[in-house]
Amino acid sequence: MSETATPAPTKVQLLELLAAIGTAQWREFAAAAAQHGLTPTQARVLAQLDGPVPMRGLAVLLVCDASNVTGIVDRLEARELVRREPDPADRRVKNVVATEAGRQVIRRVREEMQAAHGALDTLDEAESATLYALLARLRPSMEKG
Amino acid sequence: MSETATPAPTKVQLLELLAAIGTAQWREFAAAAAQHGLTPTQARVLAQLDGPVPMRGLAVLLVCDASNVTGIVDRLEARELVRREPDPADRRVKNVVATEAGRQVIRRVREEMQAAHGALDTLDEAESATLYALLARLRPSMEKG
DNA sequence: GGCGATGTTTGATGTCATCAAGTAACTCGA
DNA sequence: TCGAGTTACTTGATGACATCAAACATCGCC
Repeated sequence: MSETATPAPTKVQLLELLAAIGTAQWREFAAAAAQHGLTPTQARVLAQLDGPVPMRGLAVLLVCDASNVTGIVDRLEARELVRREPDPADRRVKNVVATEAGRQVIRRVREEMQAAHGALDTLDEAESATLYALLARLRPSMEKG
Repeated sequence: MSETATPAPTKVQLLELLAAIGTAQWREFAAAAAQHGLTPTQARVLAQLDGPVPMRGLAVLLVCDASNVTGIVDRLEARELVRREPDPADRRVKNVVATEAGRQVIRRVREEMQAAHGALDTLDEAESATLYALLARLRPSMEKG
């Protein structure tokens, strides 16, 4: 892997490659979601629902206005993929919980995402570890502008 | 970097890390665009306009319906960031061209994106080359589901 | 000349995003 | 304890994207 044939890429090239992979991955996610009648946003919400999450918490996770979440959850609830439960400790908050149907749907979306990425299987263990380590160094500084 | 402390990541971990970086990058792009009064979509369109591009071509690049492009270009044109020109060879097509103002705006957005990624500067040449090579192997298979 | 394919726009509709405003419930200090 | 300020959620108005169906002009070609 050293003495590589690849010349050092410019910063711009790296950014563009990252962007290309990012948009490709997003499109696949959207496509997988669409196969189950979900918009990307709805799928994203379901993906966050490991346990009960208050509306406000969803707004934080989605980085959007709280009032926006109301509509999104309304639509998910209308399809029985999600339920609003009162919070026992604070009567202001409503916790959103995925129904069994909701859990199934998001599980399938995830499976289809993974299946689509045979490319990852072409990396051996060392390569995976290297890639992961390098990407991990990129992540933190990207969190705040 | 070899004999690394990092254990081999699972496929899922890698996918999630990629997703995290992807959404972080997208948010930064959106933020940079917003600073110039552009929606992410509008900025994306401007970014494609190296030369004249027909409406239909934009729809292909954006992976969306052609009728959608009409509105997006309308709004950009209203702000003089873009111009519609008749195609000399085919009177059906209208080519979209960035105005000088449009070119300036997108150039600044790009600059801010790069500036935001000091993390990339922490990679030395070899690391950059390795990362690029590994990412490049991921890209092609992601293009079609 | 005329028929099918292509490029663009319009109109209807739905989802996502914002902001402003309203209601209910919590918190905390006087 | 009671009232002021904060917080959680919803509603309503508005705008940008996204789709589809349909209309229109133009092109390509037999």
